[in-house]
Amino acid sequence: MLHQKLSTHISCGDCAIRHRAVCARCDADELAQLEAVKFYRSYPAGAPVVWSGEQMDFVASVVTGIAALTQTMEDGRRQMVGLLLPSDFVGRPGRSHAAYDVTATTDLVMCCFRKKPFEALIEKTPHLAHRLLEMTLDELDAAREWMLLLGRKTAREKIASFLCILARREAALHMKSVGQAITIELPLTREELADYLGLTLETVSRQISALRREGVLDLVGKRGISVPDFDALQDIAGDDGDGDMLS
Amino acid sequence: MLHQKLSTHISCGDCAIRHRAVCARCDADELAQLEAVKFYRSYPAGAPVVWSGEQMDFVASVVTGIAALTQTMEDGRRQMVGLLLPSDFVGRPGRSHAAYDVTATTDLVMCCFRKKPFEALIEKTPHLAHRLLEMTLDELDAAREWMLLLGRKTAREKIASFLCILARREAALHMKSVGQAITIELPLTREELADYLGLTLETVSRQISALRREGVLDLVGKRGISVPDFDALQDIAGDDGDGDMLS
DNA sequence: GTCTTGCTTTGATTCAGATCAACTCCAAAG
DNA sequence: CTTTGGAGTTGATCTGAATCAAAGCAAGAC
Repeated sequence: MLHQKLSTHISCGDCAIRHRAVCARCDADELAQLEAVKFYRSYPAGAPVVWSGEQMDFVASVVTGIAALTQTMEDGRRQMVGLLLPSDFVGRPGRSHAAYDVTATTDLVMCCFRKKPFEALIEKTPHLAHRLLEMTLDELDAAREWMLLLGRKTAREKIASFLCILARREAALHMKSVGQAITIELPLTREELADYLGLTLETVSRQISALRREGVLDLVGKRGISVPDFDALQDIAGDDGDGDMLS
Repeated sequence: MLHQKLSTHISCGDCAIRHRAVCARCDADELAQLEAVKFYRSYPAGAPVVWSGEQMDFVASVVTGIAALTQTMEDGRRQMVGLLLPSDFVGRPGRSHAAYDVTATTDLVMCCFRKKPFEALIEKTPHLAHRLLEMTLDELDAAREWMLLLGRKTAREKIASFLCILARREAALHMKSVGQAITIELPLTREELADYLGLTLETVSRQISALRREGVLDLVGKRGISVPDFDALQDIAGDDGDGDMLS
């Protein structure tokens, strides 16, 4: 809690994630109730949000920045089990202690709700409960897709799969037409990427270098990556290629 | 749908999974509404329930037996992403097509609900929606625990972890005191186990043999496994050992 | 300016698990 | 009984990724 800062209060109506977060389906009245129990917190890149096992008296939505959920074994082996982007939900209603380490991987702003009143709201407002169910089901699907990646894909396929996801997201955001080069900024260090993909940082670095050598990628500085041919990357990823966006 | 058979109708009040399934919190009235749209299906061991991508006009609870969720890549690599035990829920409200292959790994009986009316019920009955949310959150936690296993554990640890889960379940069911030998029946073939753990069937076989040679396990026939010292197994699994059962 | 320091790349070597290939076991079918 | 076929075990070999070890590089500290 050392580096935590309190931000100014933003009205829900003006919030950038208003239509995608857990509050997406709430009407004006429900929003007002949420607003009454909400507060903002921000964390600088690298700061811990909570440690696994620690008491957690709030749930939250990511407003800006990226947070990572990681599990750690006693001997230090780490596996990232989720990457939280703006509008994603953190915490579990009905549980008092955090199940994972949550860390800010970039500067992070979260919209937090005091847990007790939030749980009460869930009981009363179906809109909130339904949206949370929907988001949880989406996360479950994502987790299961990741299980395929972790259990069965090669290092090369893992890297390509991750870049595909980022590139697809980038393309969707900027409405780029398919076919032209997409440039993405990696939000993770090589080590974090390794923790996400179930690899070592050396293997991550080598595979990225290999893809660059083959012309599948261009590196722009350390963190920037340009993808000249998205389809080629997708082929390497070994996915079905249906790339279906969830409705 | 070739091997599917229709079972006789059971009253929800007499159902073995009544207090743990998605209907757990429903009152008599809500149960009656569910009963109106429910029907049973049974599948023999090995039979497919649905294929990924196929239309799925029902959701269901596993009543007896075990079903597996698997994802398959074009070249045939397979990863099991979930093992469904009695009371577990299959299918996703708000989605018309199956996201995974669902297969009966043992003889299986499912309590199915027609999807449209079930979705309508979710909207109307918070009890149902809340229980489903709770179950989905539990599955998400399980999926994330499995991500750690798939991404970071050794073959030996993977086997031990799986056996620990089975043994813990068995002990809980039979109220065995800690300390005495637990005997479990593997519900999966070596190949299915490999698909679940992200290994090959040969590695599964070798690791089980190794644990037997070391005295950590005793084999009883092909599928039976006796664990004389649960703590030893848990040590090998590399878990935190807190083994907390979710409330 | 040059010294840290954190991140990244690259090289050499090792090793866990995959792959390829027999072979055993057992139960069901003829 | 024999045959057949699915499940499991075991052995020999190969290989992709981990591990161990050095450097390279850029940005901020001094």
